[in-house]
Amino acid sequence: MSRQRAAVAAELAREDAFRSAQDIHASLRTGGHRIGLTTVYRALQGLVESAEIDVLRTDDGEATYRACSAGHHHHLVCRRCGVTVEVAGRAVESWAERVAQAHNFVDVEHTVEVFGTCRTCASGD
Amino acid sequence: MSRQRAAVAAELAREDAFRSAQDIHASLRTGGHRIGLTTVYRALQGLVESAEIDVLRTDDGEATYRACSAGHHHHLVCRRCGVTVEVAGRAVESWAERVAQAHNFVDVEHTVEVFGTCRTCASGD
DNA sequence: ATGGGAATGAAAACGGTTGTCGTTTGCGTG
DNA sequence: CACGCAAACGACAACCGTTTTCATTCCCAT
Repeated sequence: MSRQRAAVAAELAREDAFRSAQDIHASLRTGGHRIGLTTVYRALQGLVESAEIDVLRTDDGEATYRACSAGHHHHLVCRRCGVTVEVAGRAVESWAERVAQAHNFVDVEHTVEVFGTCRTCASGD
Repeated sequence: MSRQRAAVAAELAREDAFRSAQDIHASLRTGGHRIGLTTVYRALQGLVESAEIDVLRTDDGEATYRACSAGHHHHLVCRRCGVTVEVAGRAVESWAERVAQAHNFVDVEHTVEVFGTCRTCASGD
């Protein structure tokens, strides 16, 4: 792994939240790193492909990234501060499977995201 | 509702699938309608706001739209032809609620999409 | 008919993302 | 310690879906 890609991964590891490419780029720059936006995008692409991070599209189409543990899981995301918790959902997995079968769909995948306002953001209102 | 907006709604009603704004625009034009892309976007915005249609972001950030029945529901989407089935998921609703509560998140929403290949597309392989 | 506000759409602006291409870096080899 | 080569880098331009602008057209109550 190149130094730049490591820097991107490290920056993502600093915080359990979904962050945009541009945000990450700005943070790295502010932190003294000399890195181009293009490189950040490339690093993120690579990290996504190697399943080291997860991507999530915001409502306005911007891609956001988060360092994630391996394996299938979902996210509980604070719509205010972006902080996330990884959650498992055996119930959801089997539900999706059942629904797909009932309609003769094969090769099934699913995306599940739960949005809310975290304790901290809610109290600091 | 203006004539153009009605045309967009009608075009969406023709097919139970998520379709992009540009796709809808092209179909309308091909069908003899004289309508601008801007107007299609505006009509879609309006229909989304009045909850007459659902929006879904594709993996590459493009917005797609579908005529939908009112009320909370999810979709089973064919990744090949885009056809969708509306599905309910009481199990998912309560699961999301439980997960959020467990982590002290409030004001909870969730998105669930199930992707697969529909019978027709799978057999016509 | 007529005045005015809403709707329309061509074209330009926008913003995130990706492609281009010349330069730099890292590293194994002679 | 050069040398050379391939991969990585990054400034910049191109892309593309979407939104804004603004001049024109349409609709309708008066």
